[in-house]
Amino acid sequence: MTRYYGEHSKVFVSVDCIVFGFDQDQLKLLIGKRQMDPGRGEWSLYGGFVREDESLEEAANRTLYTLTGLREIYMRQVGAFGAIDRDPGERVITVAYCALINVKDYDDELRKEHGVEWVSLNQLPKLYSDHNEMVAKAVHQLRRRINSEPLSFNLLPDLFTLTQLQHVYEAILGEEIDKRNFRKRIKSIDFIEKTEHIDKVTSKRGAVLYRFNKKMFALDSTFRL
Amino acid sequence: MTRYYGEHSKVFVSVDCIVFGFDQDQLKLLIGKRQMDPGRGEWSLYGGFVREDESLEEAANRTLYTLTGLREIYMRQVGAFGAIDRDPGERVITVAYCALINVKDYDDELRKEHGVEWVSLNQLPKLYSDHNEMVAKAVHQLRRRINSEPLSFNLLPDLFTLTQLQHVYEAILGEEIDKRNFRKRIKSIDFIEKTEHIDKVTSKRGAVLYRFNKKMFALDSTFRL
DNA sequence: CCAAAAGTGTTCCGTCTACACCCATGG
DNA sequence: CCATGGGTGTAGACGGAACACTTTTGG
Repeated sequence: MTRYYGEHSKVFVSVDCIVFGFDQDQLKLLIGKRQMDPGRGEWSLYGGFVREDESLEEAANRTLYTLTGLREIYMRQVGAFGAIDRDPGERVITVAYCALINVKDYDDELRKEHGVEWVSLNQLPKLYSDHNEMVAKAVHQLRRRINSEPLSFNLLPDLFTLTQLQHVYEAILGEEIDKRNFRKRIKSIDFIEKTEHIDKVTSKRGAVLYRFNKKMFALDSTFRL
Repeated sequence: MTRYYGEHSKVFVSVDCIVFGFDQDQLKLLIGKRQMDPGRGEWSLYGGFVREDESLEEAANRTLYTLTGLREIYMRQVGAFGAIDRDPGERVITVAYCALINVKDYDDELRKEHGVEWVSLNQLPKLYSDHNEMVAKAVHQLRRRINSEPLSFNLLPDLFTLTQLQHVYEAILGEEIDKRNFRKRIKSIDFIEKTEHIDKVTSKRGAVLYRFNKKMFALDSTFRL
């Protein structure tokens, strides 16, 4: 309880973004090769320093906006990482944030400008510093949260088929799900709405498109954040 | 991904300790009145600044040791809190840690020296800055974790009765539990060992004392962190 | 002898799991 | 006409929830 600012030292604080996407039935992560020292050339998460005039959340949102051009992204704090020499250059404490975006919403030109790529979670290389640890923690959180929070929709377009949704669940949980049991479960959730639209792209027969109804969800007490 | 240290500003980083204890069948929290500005006189968690030569975990452990004289305490990160003016004096980003201790292990003289008190979670006053938020998040985490991690033992002496254990669960979950169902559940967990000892303090009849067997737990795959 | 806490089983119900076949259509 | 993905129901297993009485003994 002894806090006399003057006696203490300040440190750099950064945010690192763990950006998940879903494509080709796989969970993907947005990573790039570091273009500066230390760690030049190593695979790394995208991050940035926290400014004086912004909160941690604001810093994370700004960084995500810079990277993707997207606002109002689903985002959760993963945790603070503060090993002494986690950054070989200077003492930097970082707060990791996990974000979920729809790959299709992300302008590919912007992606290239930032020199980042979608890499399958299954084939994730060794990342800079403690970034693998952050990703592991984020995945762990996703798995825990997927059944108590409507995450999955953030990885899909507004309209999606049940098969697509199932693939998202499978990618996050890392295991196959029985189709009938899955659909039964989904039907019992009333904020997942059937629409009149039919998707004819992925199947010849055509699949009914569903939609996440935010208002219905707000009224639903079974799920809680 | 643009990180040129020099251009960026540093901030103070502190750790705040949410210390839970269990006494009189209630969850208690260790809080004290701030003895410095800003916020002098307000109830507050115990905290301290992170030094240059220590990690976040080390800072939290050191702070806990200073406060309690105890080492090897059960501790988990709750999260980072970084609103711009959460500290009215200076920009301070804090990382909250939650700790569980056995009230009996804590020297009461040391407690008084630090000017902190055990306050029932049910009667928690308004705390300094965003500390109530931290506590709420910590309680939330405890509730989630209690069924997937052997937390409760950290709040009890080495030997405890099933009734005591049940009271810990009830205090954390904030609801009553059926005695028979609880005992059935506990009996199916093999790292909770019956001992030959009998407690004659709290009941006339006497209650069997149990113990948490760490080695058994390590072998048990049903529970996972 | 009685108050106070310890200890003990069974039944029911809802949820999860396993499992296989027909449908519609574009090419 | 057939390959491809879409769509559907049922039976058994399992786990959680409800529920009440007997035992022991210190005072």
